[in-house]
Amino acid sequence: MSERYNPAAIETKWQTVWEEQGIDKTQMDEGKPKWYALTMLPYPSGDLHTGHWYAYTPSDAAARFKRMHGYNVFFPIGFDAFGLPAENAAIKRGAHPAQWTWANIARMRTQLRRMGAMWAWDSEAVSADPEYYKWSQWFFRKFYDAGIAYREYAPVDWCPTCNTTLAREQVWGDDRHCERCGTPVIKKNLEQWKFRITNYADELLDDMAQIDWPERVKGDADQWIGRSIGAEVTFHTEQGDPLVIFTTRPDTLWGATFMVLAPEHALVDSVTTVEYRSAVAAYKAQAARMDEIERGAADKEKTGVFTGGFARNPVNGEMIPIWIADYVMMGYGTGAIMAVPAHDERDFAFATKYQLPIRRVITGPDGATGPLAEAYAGKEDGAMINSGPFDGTPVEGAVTKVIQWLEEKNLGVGAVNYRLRDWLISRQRMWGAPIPIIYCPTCGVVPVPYEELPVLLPDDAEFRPTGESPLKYHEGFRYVKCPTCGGDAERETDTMDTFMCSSWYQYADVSLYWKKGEPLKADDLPWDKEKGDYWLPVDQYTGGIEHATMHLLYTRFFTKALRDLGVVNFDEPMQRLFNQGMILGPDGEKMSKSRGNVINPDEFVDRYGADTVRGYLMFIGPWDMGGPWDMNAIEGVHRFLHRVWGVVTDDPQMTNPTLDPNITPVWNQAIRSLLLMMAPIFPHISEELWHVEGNTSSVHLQRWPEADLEKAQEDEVVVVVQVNGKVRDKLTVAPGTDATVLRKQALALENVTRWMAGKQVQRDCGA
RNA sequence: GGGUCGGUGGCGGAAUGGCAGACGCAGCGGACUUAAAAUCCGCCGAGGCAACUCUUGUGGGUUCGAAUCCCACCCGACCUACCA
Repeated sequence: MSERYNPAAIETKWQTVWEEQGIDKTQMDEGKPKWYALTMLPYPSGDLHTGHWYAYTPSDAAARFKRMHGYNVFFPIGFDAFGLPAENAAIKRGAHPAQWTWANIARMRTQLRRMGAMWAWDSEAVSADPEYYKWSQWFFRKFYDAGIAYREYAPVDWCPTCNTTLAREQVWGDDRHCERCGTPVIKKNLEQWKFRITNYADELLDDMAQIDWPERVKGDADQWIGRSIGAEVTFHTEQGDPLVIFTTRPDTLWGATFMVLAPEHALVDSVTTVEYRSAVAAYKAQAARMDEIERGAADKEKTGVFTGGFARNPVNGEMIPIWIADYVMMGYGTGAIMAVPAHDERDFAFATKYQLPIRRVITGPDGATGPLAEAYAGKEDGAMINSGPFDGTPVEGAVTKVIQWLEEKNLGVGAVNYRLRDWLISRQRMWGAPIPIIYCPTCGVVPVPYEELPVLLPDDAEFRPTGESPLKYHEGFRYVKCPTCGGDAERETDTMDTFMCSSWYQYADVSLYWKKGEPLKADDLPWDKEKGDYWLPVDQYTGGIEHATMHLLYTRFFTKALRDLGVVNFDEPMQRLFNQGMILGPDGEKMSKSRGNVINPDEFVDRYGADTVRGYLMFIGPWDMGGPWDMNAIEGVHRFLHRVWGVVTDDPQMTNPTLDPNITPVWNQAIRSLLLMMAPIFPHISEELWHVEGNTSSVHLQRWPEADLEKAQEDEVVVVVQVNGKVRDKLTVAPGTDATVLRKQALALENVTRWMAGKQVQRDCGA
C-alpha cells in the first residue's frame, strides 16, 4: 500500500530537482549527432493560453524523444518582446513599456515552468534586452553597408488632427478614420527604411524545393512572392512621353482598346486635358485615402475616370484613350496597364461599365470569332486573330514569340514581376529596436559606428496621449553630435519592425548575449563560432500557420542576406517546419472572450496536473489538425496515469492477483520499458515512478528501450482466408509456412469449400 | 477565382492495398459499497434467431482484394485574392 498519485506534489518536486541537477543543460558532446529543435518564441502577452500549451507540449515531447535516442538536443525558449501592446498598456497606465513587458515575462516564465518542458533556460533570449537588440542593430548596420537597407519615400496612414502616423490597427471603419479622434485618415509619404528582400525573390521561391516544409506554407509563400513572367511594352502618350506597361499577355497587344493608369502614376497630370482636370483631381483625392488592401477588395465594383488623353499602341499605331482607375496599383509592375477587355475579366467589367470597345484577338477553343459575352482568358486553346503579322498563331507558345518580335523591333522587352515588395522596417513607435542612424545637416545620413552600439531606448520616455513616438520628444535621445563631423545632428526616431528582431533569434539562442558589454566591430561574428558551427541550422522548427508569409519569409531572407555577407554558410535557416493546429473551445468554435468558450489551462493543471494536460493534448488527434477541447476526454488520460501509478506502486486495488512469482523479472522489465516510453509525454510521473522502482539517475537521460525482435517472434500467426475479397475463415499456422502449404490448407477449410462450391480459383494473392 | 487540407460509429479518432472502427470519451450491464464517488470486470456501427448481409460523403473505374490508388461530382474548414 502506498500513497495515491498526487500530481501537484511530484511535479513541483521534480521541476526543482531537474533544475538543481541541471539535467536539461545543453551539452555539446561531439560524439553525438545534434538536434536543434525550436518553437516560435512567444510574445509576452502576460498569460499562457491553450495555444501555447498545444504548441509546446508536442515540441517538448519530440525533443525528449530525440534526446532518448542519443541526440544532443538544443531546445531554447525566449520572448519576442517588442511590440505595440506594451505601448498601449504604457499609455493607459503611464508606465514604461519595459516595466509591463518584463513583468509579463516573469509571470509567463512561472507558467512555462509548470509545463515541465526541457527548455534550455540559460539560452532564454529576450528581444527587448539591450544585449539582444545591440545585435539587431548590428545586423541593420551590416545590411546598410551592403546596400540591402535603403531609405525611400513610402506611404503611411496619417491623421491630420493628431499629427501622427497610425499603425494599420489604429485605422478604423470603412471610411478609414483615426481610432482616437475620428478624423478621416490620409496617406502621407514619409522617408522610411526598407530591406531589399525583392533581390532574393527568385531564391526564396526556388529554394523551397530543398526544405521540408508543409505544402500549405510553401503555397502561401509562393503566392505571396507572386512571380509572373511577361513583357514590358512601351506606349507613347500624345505628348510623346514613353508610357511603359507590364503584361503577362503580350499576345493580346492587338486587342488593347484603352489604357489604365494608377491614380498616383507620374504621367496622370500631363496626359489629363483641361476639361477632365477636376474629375481626375477628385478621383485621385478619393483614391489617396484608401490603402491597397481596401482597393483590392475583389467584390468592389470598378471605378475610374477618363483623363481626356490618348496613347499610341506600338504594335498597330492606334491611338487609345487613357483612363485612371484604382484597380491598377502603383506598387505593382509599372503602375500602368494596357486594357484588353476581350481577354481579361477585370478589363471586360470596366469596358462594359464605361462602354469602351471590346475587340477579340484570340479565337475560342472551338475557333469562334464572334462577340464575347465574357472575357476569354484561356492560354492553351485558340489562335491569334486581328493581330497583324501574328494572325493564325496558336495561343500556346504565342507569348514567347511575341516577346521575341517586340525585342527585335525595339518595342518592348521580356520582364518578370513580383507581388513581393521590399520590406518596410520603419515603425513610428517607441517600443522597438532604434534604427541606428543619425541625420547630420553637413554629412547627411550617418550610420551609428559599430563600436557605439547599442543605441539604447531611454528609460525615462514620456508617453503623451498624442500617440506620437516618445522618442521624438525625448531631447536626450533625439539630439546628438554627428559621429563624423561632431556637429549638431539628430537621431532617427523610428524603430525597427519587430519581425526584424524575430528573424534571427535562432542565432541569438546559440550563444546568448554574445560579447555582452563589449564594443562591437564590423567584422564580428554575432555568435560563438564553435557553437554556431555545431548547432546551426535549426533541424526542426514548429509554430503557427499564421506566420506562413511574413515571419517565415523574413527569417529566410535574413539568412540568405547573412550568407551573402559571409556570416553563415547555408541557404536556409530551418530544414523542417511543422505547423500545429488550433485548439478550439468545447463548442468547436475558435476560443474568444466574447463567445465565453475560453479554456484556461492553469485550471486544468491545478485539477489534474501538467502530465495529464500534456497527455490529453498529445492524444487529441493529429498535431496539425487540433480540435475542440473535450471536458470529458481529459479524464481518460488522468485515469490512465492513476492506473499506471497503482500498478507500479503495488496498490492492492491494481495488483494482478494471478501474477506468478517466476515472471517477476519480466514484469519489472515491462514496467521499466513502460516508464521509459511514457517519459517524453509524461515527464513528471515517469520520473517519480522510475525512482520508486529503485533507479537513481533521471529517466530522461536513459536510452529509449530497444525491442528484441527475435524474442518478439510469434510462435503462430493467424492467416485470414478471403474468397472474392471477403473474409471466410482463418488459419492458424507457424510463421513462415510455405505458400503452397497455405493454399492447400486454405482450400480444405469447410467455409472455404462451401464458398468455392462449383468454382475454380482464378487468381490468388500469390504469396 | 486561386491554393491547401479534410469528409470513417453517438463523439475525438485508428487503420495508406490484405480481418474497417485500435485507443479514448459517452452509454449499457455486473462486482465492491448501507449508499454514492472512485476503482475493477464485461458489452458497445446497423440489420438478422442464425448462416450471413450491409457499412468509411456520392457515382464510376483499377485490383483476387479499396477507407486507402485513379476519374468525375457533392459538402466542409483554413489561407489568399482586382497583381495586369
